[in-house]
Amino acid sequence: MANTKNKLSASLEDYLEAIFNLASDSDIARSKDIAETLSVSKASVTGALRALKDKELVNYKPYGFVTLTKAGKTTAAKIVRKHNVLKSFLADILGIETRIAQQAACKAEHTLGPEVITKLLRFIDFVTKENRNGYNLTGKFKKFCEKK
Amino acid sequence: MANTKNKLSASLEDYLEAIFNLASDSDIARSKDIAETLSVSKASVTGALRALKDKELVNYKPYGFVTLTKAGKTTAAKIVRKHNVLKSFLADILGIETRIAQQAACKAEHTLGPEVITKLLRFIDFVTKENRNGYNLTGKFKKFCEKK
DNA sequence: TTGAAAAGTTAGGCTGAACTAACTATATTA
DNA sequence: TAATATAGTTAGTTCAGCCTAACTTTTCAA
Repeated sequence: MANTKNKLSASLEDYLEAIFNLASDSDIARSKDIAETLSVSKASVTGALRALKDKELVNYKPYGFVTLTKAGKTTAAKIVRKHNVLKSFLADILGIETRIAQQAACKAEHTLGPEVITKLLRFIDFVTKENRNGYNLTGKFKKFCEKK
Repeated sequence: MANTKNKLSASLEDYLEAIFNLASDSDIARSKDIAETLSVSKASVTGALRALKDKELVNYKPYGFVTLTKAGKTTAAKIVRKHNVLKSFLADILGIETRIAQQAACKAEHTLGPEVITKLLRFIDFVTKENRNGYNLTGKFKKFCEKK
């Protein structure tokens, strides 16, 4: 019963996401890299790892490697999915510059609930379908933005 | 030179927005009402008012009325505009239930920058125009969501 | 016009999230 | 393999935001 609470703070979500991304190739994440990714001190990372371990989302021992638990992977994947849906909407449909879309997704991903993300994903699918069916929505919107 | 910093925290933005809305009819906002609106203690409101006064966004004296300064009005109006654009997108285009759209807008309004809001507004205009021109995008999306 | 209720403030405490500085453990390489 | 560089931890601090409890000020009605 180590798990203190189920809801993650925006900050802890960021850590989890960073670990997920860092571990995507090597399977493990190093403290130092997490710190660099999030522009945070190593001491802050240690603190976050303890909190995440407490919630049973990471396997962590002082001076040891960090890996995600099963639950950690699931949670992280959800966050990453949110991020990608958002970014895709902002960049591909609204036509916002990649870098800005990326940044915006990073922040908003913590605030938007499942209803919004689901609908957004559905909307992306819809637009894709419309584009395929000859009604070039994205193109039209782009034109609309350019004039005036 | 009371202004300590220019960037507002999400929390202070919430206070400013609440004051703006409360003052929209009576021109003044009472501490108690701010507290109720934000579900926060009266003591927290006092703290926030001091911070906002420090940034020269509200006129505030202990035990006195609260009004927005010129700068406060401008800033608050921006926040409210963000909120409305977001809510309109979520509710009118994505078809998300009003209450949920409202809540989501409350949170996301603090994280999205001007580029996103501008584009979103443009997108709403675009969809409105398309709807008027006979291509019922919103309706089509609604249908698309229903089937499957 | 005064005294009780309502509104607001102050004091003090808690938590989360960050920091620095100093320490410890691990890894590397001469 | 020992010394040094790198990585990670611990201790202690700060700050924002919130809280409660106790106090002060203002308002209003008998």
